Amino acid sequence: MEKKNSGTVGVKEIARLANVSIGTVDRVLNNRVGVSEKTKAKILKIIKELDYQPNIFARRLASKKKLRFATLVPQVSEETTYWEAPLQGIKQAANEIKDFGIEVVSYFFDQNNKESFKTSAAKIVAGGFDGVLMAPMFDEESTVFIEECNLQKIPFVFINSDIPGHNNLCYIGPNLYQSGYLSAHIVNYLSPASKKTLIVNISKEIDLHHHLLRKEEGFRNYFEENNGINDISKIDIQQTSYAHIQQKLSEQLSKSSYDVVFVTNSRVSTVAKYFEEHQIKDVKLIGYDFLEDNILHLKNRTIDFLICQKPQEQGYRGVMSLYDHLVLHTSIEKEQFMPIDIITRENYQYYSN
Amino acid sequence: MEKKNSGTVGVKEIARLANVSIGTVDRVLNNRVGVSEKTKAKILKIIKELDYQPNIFARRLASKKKLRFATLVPQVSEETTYWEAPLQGIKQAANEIKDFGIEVVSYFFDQNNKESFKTSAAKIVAGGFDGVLMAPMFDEESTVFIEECNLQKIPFVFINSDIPGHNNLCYIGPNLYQSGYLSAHIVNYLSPASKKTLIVNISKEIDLHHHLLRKEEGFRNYFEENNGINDISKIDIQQTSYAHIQQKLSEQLSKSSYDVVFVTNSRVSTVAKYFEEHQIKDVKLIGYDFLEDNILHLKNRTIDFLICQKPQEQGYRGVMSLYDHLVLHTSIEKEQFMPIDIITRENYQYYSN
DNA sequence: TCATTTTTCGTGTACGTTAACGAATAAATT
DNA sequence: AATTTATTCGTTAACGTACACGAAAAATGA
Repeated sequence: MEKKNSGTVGVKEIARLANVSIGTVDRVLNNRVGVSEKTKAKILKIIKELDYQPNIFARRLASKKKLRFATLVPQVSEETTYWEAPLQGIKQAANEIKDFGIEVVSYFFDQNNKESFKTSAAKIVAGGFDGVLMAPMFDEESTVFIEECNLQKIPFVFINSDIPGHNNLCYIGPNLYQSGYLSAHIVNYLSPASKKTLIVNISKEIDLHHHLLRKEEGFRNYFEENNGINDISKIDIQQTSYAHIQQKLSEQLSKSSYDVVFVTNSRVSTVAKYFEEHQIKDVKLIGYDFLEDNILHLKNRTIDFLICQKPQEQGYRGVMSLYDHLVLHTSIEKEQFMPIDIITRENYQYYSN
Repeated sequence: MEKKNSGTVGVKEIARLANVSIGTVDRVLNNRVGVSEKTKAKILKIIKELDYQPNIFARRLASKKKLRFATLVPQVSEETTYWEAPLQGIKQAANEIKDFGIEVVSYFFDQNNKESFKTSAAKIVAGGFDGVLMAPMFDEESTVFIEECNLQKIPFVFINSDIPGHNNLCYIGPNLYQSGYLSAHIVNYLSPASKKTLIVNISKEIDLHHHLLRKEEGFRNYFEENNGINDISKIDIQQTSYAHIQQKLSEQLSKSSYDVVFVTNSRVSTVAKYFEEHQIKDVKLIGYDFLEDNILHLKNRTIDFLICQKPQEQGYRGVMSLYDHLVLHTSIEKEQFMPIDIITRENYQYYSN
């Protein structure tokens, strides 16, 4: 009843009701200086009563304000193509909001090189950006970067992995613990009778281990909570070359044999390759991410399950969160956990990242 | 190099280059009448050369044009809550585009009552809408409705099920054939040795059978193409009451026993209920859709697999397609097949519709 | 009290597009 | 040729907000 002219309330109407000019109304709307407390209160009251919603189109048209976002994620390497997907999500979001005067420029770093992270971070700091999206893979370097952002009052979001205890706008990515927990669940499903399981961590930089360790924790806790009688071993491989992985695996597998192998990241295809070359067929293999190499081994039946957590959407929602915060001023969910998708040879054809 | 003032090309610039006024440019942009072929060609050429992109904000601000979309989908009933999800997608989309001057109003019909479809369709026809989204469940009634839309030149999209051979803007939903094919694949996975399989169609209205039949076709073809030696039976149940379903199932199961039962729609929970009440435990059960009842039986281990095809996204993308077509004038993919998600007791907790 | 500074506010133009109105020109009719 | 009718085009005022500029009012200083 009361909203018959809904959407048509503008600064003009507010100004009329408050006996001031639209200029004054504009000042309190954008809380600029130069208006007395009394009239400011009066205008705010009217704005609230009318439930005034500014016309985003007129606003955008009249404003020549431009925002710039920076993104900092690992570059795609021949080691893993995982980061293609988040980058694509970033680009998609960038395309959707470019009409709104937002430019997003992408920076990269080498996962095996902390210096490259620092270099790119420095460029961003110097670039005068209004928002930052980052994959905070290196604890120390990320913290330094974050502090600089805080100093400059630049909001930043984390994707893919989290560093708790910082005032990031939000975290978008997997719930690592849950992810490991689910993996254990699947392992249990694959071989209900408690069998021998091997956890394989493959990563060069020790920092990334926080990431993997959290998964491992979830994995172990599942068995503790359910049937505590599973026999779990673990191996850390800190060189990503095939030769080295091969050697480490051979070493481990000569000591004992396993029913299930759980690789805590996307490097599972390397293990699959090893299995194939060594004619290992009766071991169930679980790993991470919808990558071409992994899918190949899924088809081969060498890999049994892949877990995937919408990497593209992580990138997309990451920059969108910055946009929502900076432009729309909407409140942002602090922790946005991705769904945990299970990919098998039954459904991989229909999966979309 | 050449695009240094990118984004700043407007009608004004075009008009200047063409030695005409902005009014004339506007006329060819909105292809209105009243401009000679010669100047029209000249202006179009310049527009193309400059790769002119109209400023959507200025456009929206200046235009008082409002569009109205109508949606026609089944109402949620106590029989099935499936259609809650598409409706939610519709509402989400409606909310996102309401600022762009688009109102979407929802109409409903009873899946067991063709008259209700006709009634709602008539209201839409009389409503003077600019676009229609519909779930064309009843062939004949839908065709009549469609013809009226064609007459009024109202674009319409199909979701959830298709009626081929009409000039619908697009179809958004499952690839039914593929969906059945995948189900067979899973069945094969559940019991690799060829075993006895029962297909169960449960639906009151015979029209809906086109929908189910296509799934069945995919299902059967899988076995023909792979190992043709599967023993497949089928039962059609045309009353949706539990009593009736119970009777039919008892009848069928007394004649023979089965290893796998494949229910071609979301009514699988009814079969699960029957299984539980009759202590049938060694039969694998596959069905459709992420509904509360179904999930319950998934947890119980009565249902083994559920197939789900993003019902919410169907609704969302359906109205978005109308928007893209009518407002943005982008070209629309004619057939938009949803991914085929497989839900098990391992991953249902993490599924998002 | 008068001059000066500061605070508070109104006016006007711009953003790029739409669309109504009417002017100019061309074509058709008498 | 004069008049009417169509066709083609230019001008202009919106749309609602941002922001620069300057005027008026108030506060401060002498």
